[in-house]
Amino acid sequence: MVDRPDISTSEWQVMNVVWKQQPVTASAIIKQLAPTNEWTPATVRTFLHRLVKKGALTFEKDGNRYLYRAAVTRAATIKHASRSFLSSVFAGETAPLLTHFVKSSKLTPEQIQELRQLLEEKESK
Amino acid sequence: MVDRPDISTSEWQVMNVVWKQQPVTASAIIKQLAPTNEWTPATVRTFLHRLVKKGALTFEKDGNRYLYRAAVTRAATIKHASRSFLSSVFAGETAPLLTHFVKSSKLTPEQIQELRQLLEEKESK
DNA sequence: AACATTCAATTACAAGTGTAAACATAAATC
DNA sequence: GATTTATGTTTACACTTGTAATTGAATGTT
Repeated sequence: MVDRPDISTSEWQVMNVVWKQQPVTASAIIKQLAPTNEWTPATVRTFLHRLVKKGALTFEKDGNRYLYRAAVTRAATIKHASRSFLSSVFAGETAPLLTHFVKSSKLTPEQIQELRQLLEEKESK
Repeated sequence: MVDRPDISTSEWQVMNVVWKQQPVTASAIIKQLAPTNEWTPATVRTFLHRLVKKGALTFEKDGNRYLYRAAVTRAATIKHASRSFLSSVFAGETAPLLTHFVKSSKLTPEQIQELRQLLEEKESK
């Protein structure tokens, strides 16, 4: 494959549902996304088509409907998206990003602990 | 379509230069960005125009040239962009994002220390 | 003053995106 | 079997983005 085609913000919503529930039908996805986004079913189907075309989803026939599955892992896709985001917004500097998010996020004590743990490991390594 | 016009990845590069060096002329920006991006001067100028139109930059005449200044702060713009990114990619969950970046980033001991410090404060607060 | 250079403004155009209607086809129902 | 319904396919259209050329205006140069 050439360069990974980017996934648009709307498409991300679709992907997030697929990753959680695959294999999943279009109507199940529509049921979850259409109301909150005020999308018509046709709109969601457009996203599904485009994602298949981009190689982010695959499908398998199941009677008259399709069962969609992710063709790329969530982890890899996140990594890719994060890199793009980072390189434009923070010019690749991770630390300021982390500082920013640590400052501006609400975190539970457990989450804070986990992060501290991670940093500690990172430091001692 | 959207109320707040987003800043595109190319435009971010321009904004990053302006924030660092404002007030700054188009040619100064071109000098810095054109080579690395293989942009012609006209391309960079297009971005400048669009950013002015979007309300992200202002300018002031200085002889035959313009002096550009940011009309929005870097912090506010980053906040906005981060929120969009988060809400699409991580569905608004900050903690997984932080985990991801802490795991996947190269950080200097100083940076690690700073982050641990921040987390400690957050926890005790 | 005429010409060259330097900016900015206008115009261009293809690919991607948000948004969806129209069309086709297969399945379910009457 | 004919009609409604569900689902997927094709087409549409305006806006954004990447990428730039062309045009116009101001400034500098000879």
